[in-house]
Amino acid sequence: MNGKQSIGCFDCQAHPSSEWCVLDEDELALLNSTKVQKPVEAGSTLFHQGDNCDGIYCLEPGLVGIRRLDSAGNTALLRLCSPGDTIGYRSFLLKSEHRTTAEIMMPSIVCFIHRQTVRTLLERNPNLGLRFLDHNVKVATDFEERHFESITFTVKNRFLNLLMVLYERFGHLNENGESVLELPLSRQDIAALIGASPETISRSITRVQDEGLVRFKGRQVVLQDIDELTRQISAS
Amino acid sequence: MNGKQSIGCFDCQAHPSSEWCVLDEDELALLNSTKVQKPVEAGSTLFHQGDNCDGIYCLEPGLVGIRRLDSAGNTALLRLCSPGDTIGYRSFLLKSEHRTTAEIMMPSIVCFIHRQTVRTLLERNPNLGLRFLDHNVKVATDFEERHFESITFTVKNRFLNLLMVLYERFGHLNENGESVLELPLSRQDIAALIGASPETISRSITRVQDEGLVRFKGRQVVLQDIDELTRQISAS
DNA sequence: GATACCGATTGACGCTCGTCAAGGCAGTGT
DNA sequence: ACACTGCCTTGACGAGCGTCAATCGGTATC
Repeated sequence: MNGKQSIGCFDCQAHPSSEWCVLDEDELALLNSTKVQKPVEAGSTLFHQGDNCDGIYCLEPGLVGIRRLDSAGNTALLRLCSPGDTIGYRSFLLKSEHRTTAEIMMPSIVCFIHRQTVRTLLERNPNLGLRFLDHNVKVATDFEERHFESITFTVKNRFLNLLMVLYERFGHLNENGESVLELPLSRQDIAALIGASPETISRSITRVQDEGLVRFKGRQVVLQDIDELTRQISAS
Repeated sequence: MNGKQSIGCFDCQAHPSSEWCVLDEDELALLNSTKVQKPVEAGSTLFHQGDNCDGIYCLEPGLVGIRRLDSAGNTALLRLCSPGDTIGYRSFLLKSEHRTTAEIMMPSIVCFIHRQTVRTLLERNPNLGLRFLDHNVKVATDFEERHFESITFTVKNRFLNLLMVLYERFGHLNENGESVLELPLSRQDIAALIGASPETISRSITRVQDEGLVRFKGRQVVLQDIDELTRQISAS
């Protein structure tokens, strides 16, 4: 409340679109007084796979990636979390340890909410649970979709699809009216996100560039023909 | 209530493990009086992808497969539903049309619960929402896991993994103390479930048989070395 | 400005897996 | 007994993709 960068829950930009928007004033005050807010740097982690789950996190501005490893050394980037997203509540509700690692991918501000507070709020306000349900239904549906795609799509199409999804989340029009996108991910992370090797991503990039669909320059992407892009994605 | 095979919600075998177990007597009576119970044959469907969602289904004994198609003719079997599972509530909560097709895979008994009843019960009993949340969290976690596997595992390992999962759900010991499993799926459906072609499944079968891990005879499966099986799965 | 370093790209090669086509096998109908 | 039909299996081939290794930037360090 007194730190110069601190933002209260009442003023939180992400609040209206987050699960917490159903809280009344008292409940929001409880949340606000018990949460721990901290800025976090890119590269640090909120929790590691296997850690105990002591509470949940709420992302204000920033970007967080959810990773999963296995004993054989395989790694995958399962999804990206945007401002307003609540992170780690699945492990909380399952009363299990974290099954994934949450990694900060851009400088972010994150609030930690202790499990006791979450429990209290869930008991006091049934709508909070329904909001979590709503959110989780969307996440599950998204996973279902991604699973289907990874089964039926080629790497190139999964890549094109990812570009479209990222464009909807991070893209904009530049001064020339072109659809541009600053990728928030390295090539390696793109590869880990769609289940491919970085080399294959590179080759996909040169191919779609040769076809004149998209222009790449580092992490700058210009989508030159969105209609043709969506057509190619849905064609198989 | 008067059909000779009809089972009331009070006597439903699946009830204790279903979401509805949190209902009190009045609520259960409402559920019981408004539900529509019907036996369904293998091969029929509960709903098709694109149908309006007028309510949700509860599976008593039986097996239901959730399928997804796309415009290019690709098809995948996303998951299997067991007795006690509530089916179609995601589309219900999203207020969207069904995004998948629910196909009966074994003779089953299914109860249909109209959306108005579900809405009433969700409003009356907050715990019902939390039960749905719990269930959906498990489903989402399962999808996350499957997604990870389809990215990092080979077809053979995904197949072995599926055998283990099916064994836990449908397997038993025979008179010789062997771990046996009656597959509830055709080869084609196995292929559609793990994202492979039927031919590749066939080849995987002959390979694991040559390695002496598993014996196949039609849909009869004998797991001969479960330890080695789990070792191979986690090795990569 | 020289060096080291990390991410991205490109090439070569091989394996996995999908596709197409040809049987085999059990169940069903005539 | 016959063909017919679905489902499964097997073979041959090729495309897609992963792996290994070399190279090419761009950026930080001294």
